Amino acid sequence: MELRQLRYFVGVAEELHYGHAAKRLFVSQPALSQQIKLLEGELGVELFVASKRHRHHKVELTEPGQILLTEARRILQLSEQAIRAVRQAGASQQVITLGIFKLILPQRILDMLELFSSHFPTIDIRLVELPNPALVQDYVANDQIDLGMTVLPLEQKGLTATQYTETDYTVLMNRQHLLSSQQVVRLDQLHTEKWVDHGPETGLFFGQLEEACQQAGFDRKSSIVHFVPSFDLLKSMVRLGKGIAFIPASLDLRTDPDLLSMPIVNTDGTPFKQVVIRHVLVHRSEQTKPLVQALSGLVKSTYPLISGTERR
Amino acid sequence: MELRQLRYFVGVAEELHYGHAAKRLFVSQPALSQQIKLLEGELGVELFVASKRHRHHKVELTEPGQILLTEARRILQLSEQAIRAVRQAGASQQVITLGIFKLILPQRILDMLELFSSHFPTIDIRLVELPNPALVQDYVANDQIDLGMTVLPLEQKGLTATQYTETDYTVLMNRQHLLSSQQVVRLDQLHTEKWVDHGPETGLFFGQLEEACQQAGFDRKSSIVHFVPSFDLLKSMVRLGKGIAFIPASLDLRTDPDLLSMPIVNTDGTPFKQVVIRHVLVHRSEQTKPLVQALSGLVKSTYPLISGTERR
DNA sequence: CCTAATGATAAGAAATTCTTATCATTCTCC
DNA sequence: GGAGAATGATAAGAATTTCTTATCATTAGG
Repeated sequence: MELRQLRYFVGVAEELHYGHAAKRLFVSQPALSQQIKLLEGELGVELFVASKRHRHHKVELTEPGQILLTEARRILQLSEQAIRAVRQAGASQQVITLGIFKLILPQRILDMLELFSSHFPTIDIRLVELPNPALVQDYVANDQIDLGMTVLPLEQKGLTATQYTETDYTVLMNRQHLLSSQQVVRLDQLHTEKWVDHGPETGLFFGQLEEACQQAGFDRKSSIVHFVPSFDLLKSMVRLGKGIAFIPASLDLRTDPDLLSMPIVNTDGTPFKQVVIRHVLVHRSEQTKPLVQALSGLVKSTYPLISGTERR
Repeated sequence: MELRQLRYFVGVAEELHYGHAAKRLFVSQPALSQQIKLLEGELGVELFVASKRHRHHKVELTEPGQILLTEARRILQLSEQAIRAVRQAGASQQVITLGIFKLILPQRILDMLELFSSHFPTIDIRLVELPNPALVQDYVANDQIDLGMTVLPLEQKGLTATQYTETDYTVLMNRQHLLSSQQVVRLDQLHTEKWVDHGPETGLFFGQLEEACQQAGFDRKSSIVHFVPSFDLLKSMVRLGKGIAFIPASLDLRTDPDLLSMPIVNTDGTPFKQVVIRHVLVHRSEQTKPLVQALSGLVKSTYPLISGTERR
């Protein structure tokens, strides 16, 4: 018997429906059927029976199944408590230094800190802001910081990155802009625009982005009228009509009546997906502090749908 | 976190020695190192540190480790209780029919029943004695009995056998016998003997056994003076000096002052291992009763060193 | 009856866990 | 001190387990 089997069992027992439980547990339906069968085999007992009472033949708990449900909940709850107790005992007074690429949106940073401290309540996290992704990786590789919040690609060896989200690029423009009435903008419609962007020193001056513009028939680099050091300044420049800008779709503009973030499509009408920002948490592959492993694993299991691990 | 990791952790924490714990848990030492490292990673905590105090650098529990030890014991104990409770709820009034090849030693049967009822206290086992291994398999295959206690090889399709022990053959002789002063007997020393054996109808008239005697230079079959229906009668015949017999080494002769069980060696002095009795529990491969699966799994996990599963 | 919904099954892929072999470190004993 | 034994860590490959996709059988409901 393993905790995984109990987690699956409780999932199915609460939904009384394999398909729904599978969705909730982020696994496929056969995985549940199999593990529950294994558990039934080990216990020598039927846990579920096809229900007669409901329509769309749901399943019902047998009597031993009901007993197991009570017990399994106790066990799982106890193991959660144990994890919390052990972490609390070990993580207190431990200091983790987290380096953050300065263009990461504050909301993302807050979410991450929230996640960390919800599982390790007594951990002490020291934040360092760094001007570009490469420097974050340098610092991590040289063990000057334990963890880095930055974006791919990895430029250093010996690093492990866990992706927790990715965002498309959109075009930021003034609501007065000629194109502002459109729902989406074709990349080639932007060939006469003036641009505002972060400086090349941020490392976000992606060759890929330039390449896409070249393919759409124009040279964006020569049309950049201002380099700015922050998103706030970027927004101000656009608001003043100095130009338009590429920004990640996740930048929150809800409170801004003057600005508009517009999805991009390619010349053939397909969504613009060539350049995607991959947000990762990086640490040295040979990191020995268990706490760092735990935080990285936490990120991985919290974002099971997009997350993945990459090494270099 | 999985129960396996907790079991391993408790094992190491109790031994404070990876090697000893590995032996106790029937796994290799690196398996423990790895799983404990994983657990430390997930919890973000060191569980063991190299001890300064003891000699031969044992390991010591850290403070979070001590907390986990308490919690892990609780969790494991609770899960054992849960298993027992569920089995009790499900197995009561369930009837399992167990067919037994009649030459299986009573002690083995008792051990098996003991094992079953220690894990499934309320199970109702009905015993059937059958005259030869083939019939046991027939009955199992035709679903006339749920489980069979018999010996390999499998002669029927659709059966699953779980081996729980194996025994060598020895030679049973009277203490007055000329060879009785020897520690072991070479097979070819027996070429002039008279033999007693079970009848061919038991299916134990192994071709292999005859073949081995042929290779040692004599034809045993023609020297058999009596066929008997039981081990008791076999012993009596030997006691009366009617001949000698092949018997499994596990036959208990401690209370018998007249008889002697002597290990066999080949002509070249190596132990006689060509013919081995493989004791198995068989059930239909498509058996749907979870209880049968559970009993079979129980046997497999109780005898982890020799047991294996074979299908046909 | 026919269709949609649902859990079971099969087969192959992916991930994990375990094993063997080897290493680095520490302690003991001389 | 230095040789050797003891011990846990590491690496690499094998074995096992678990998961996924595709498909099937069964049942309820129109």
